Amino acid sequence: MPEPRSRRDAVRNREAVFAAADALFAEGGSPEDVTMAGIAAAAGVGKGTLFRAFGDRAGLLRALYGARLEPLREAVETGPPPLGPGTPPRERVRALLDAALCFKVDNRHLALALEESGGASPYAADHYRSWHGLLKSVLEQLPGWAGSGHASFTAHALLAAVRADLVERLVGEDGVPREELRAQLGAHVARLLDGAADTRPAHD
Amino acid sequence: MPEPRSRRDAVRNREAVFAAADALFAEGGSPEDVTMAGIAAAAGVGKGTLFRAFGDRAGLLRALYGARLEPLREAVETGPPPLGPGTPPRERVRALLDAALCFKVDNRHLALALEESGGASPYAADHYRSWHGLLKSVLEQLPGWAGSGHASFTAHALLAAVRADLVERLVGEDGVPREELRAQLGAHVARLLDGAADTRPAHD
DNA sequence: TAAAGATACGGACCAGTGGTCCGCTTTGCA
DNA sequence: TGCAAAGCGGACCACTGGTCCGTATCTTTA
Repeated sequence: MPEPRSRRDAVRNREAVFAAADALFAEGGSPEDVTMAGIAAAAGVGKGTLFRAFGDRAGLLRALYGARLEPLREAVETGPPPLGPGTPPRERVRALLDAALCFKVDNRHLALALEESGGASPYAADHYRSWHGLLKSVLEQLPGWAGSGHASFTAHALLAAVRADLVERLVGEDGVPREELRAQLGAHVARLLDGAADTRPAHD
Repeated sequence: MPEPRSRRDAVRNREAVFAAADALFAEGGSPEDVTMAGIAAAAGVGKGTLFRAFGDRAGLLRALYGARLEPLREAVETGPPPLGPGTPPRERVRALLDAALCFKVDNRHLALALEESGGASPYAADHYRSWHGLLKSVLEQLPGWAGSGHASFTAHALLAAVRADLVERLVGEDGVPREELRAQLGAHVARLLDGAADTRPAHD
C-alpha cells in the first residue's frame, strides 16, 4: 500500500507550525505561556490545522521533541564512540547521560513543556522508554551488573537526574554553568558505577 | 500583636476542605480529575471559600501536603535515630530517602498533583528546599564529602530518584511491590555512598 | 486546460477549568 | 439584643484545549 503523499500545502503548514512552535519555546517564557492558539497564529495557520496535524497539544510537543532529538538518536544508535554501540559500557553510560544532559540544557523549555504536558507522566512517552531500555541494557554489560536486577532502577534514577525541571532549576534559576553541571553529573555517574570519584567532565 | 483567631466557621470549613480534598486524592483518579469545584462540592462549601482560604490551587495542595508531611518532618528534625539528628550520616541518608520514598508511595496522588501543579517547578517549593538542604548537609558529614562540592548535586539526584511521577510509574503502573522498590533504592544509595552493593532494605 | 473529486484549511464555536466578586449570612463582642 | 466585621458561596469571567463544517486549495483525469 503506497502511503498517499501529503498535499503540498499540508507539508508547508506542518513545517511552518514546527518553526513557529520552536521559536516560541526557544524565546524563553514559561512552557504554558505557549498556547495552541498562539502557535497557530505565529505560524499563520488556523487552530484546526494544528489539531488535525498533531492530534493534540501533547502530540505536537512529541513531534517537535522527536525532530530535535533525531540527530542524537541516530548518533546513539549507529554512530561512532563514545555514543555509538562500539563503546565500552562504563564510558558509554557516561557519554549517554552527558548527551542527555546537554540536550536538556539546550532544549530546556521544550523538554519542560513536554514533561509536564497532558496528564500522562513523561514516563509513558516512547522516547523515555527507549532511553531507559538502552541505558538499562548498557548497564547490564558492566561486570557484576548482569543478573543483579538493579540495572532498571539505576537507569531510572540516572535519567531522573537529568529531568528537565531539575535542569531548568539549576541552570535557569540557580545559574549553575553548563560545564559545571556536566562535571557534577559525570562525577555522579562515576561514583555510582565504580565508587571512585572521578571528577573530570566527559569529553566532547 | 495578638493574631486574631479565626472564626469558628472558618476553621470548621478549613477542616472540611482538607478532609474532602484528601479523600478525593486518595480515591485514586488522576490528579487533574480532582478539581477545585469538585473539592468545594465534596466539602459542602462554596468555591469562593476555597480560594479565600488557600489563595489558589497550588496553595491548597501545599497546605494539604504540609499537613501530611508534618509527622515525618518532626521525626526528622527532633526524633530518634535512624531519622533524627543523632544518626551517623551514612545511615541517616539511607533512612531519609527510604522515608521519603515510603511517603511518596503512600501519598502518590497528592504528591503527583503537587509536583505538577501550577507552572512553578516543584523545586521552588519550600519543602523541597528544606529536604534538599538537610540531605546536602548530611552528605557533607560523610568522610571525603565535606569540601568536594558534590553534596548539593548528589542531594538533587537522590531526591530525583523518588519523584512522585517515577514512583507512580513504578508502583502504580509497572506494579513493582513497595518493598522491592525500597530495596532498590537502598541499594542505589549504598552503591552511591560507598561503592558497595548492600542490598538489604532499610529497616523500619 | 477544464472540471471534478478529494483533501486540507481555518475560525467560529463548545466545554470545562482556575480564579474573582459582591450581596447575603453568620459570628463574636459590647 | 444590636451591630460591625468577618466569612460565605454561587453566579460570573477569562482563557484554555479541542471540535466542526462550509470553503478554498490542490491533484488527477479527460
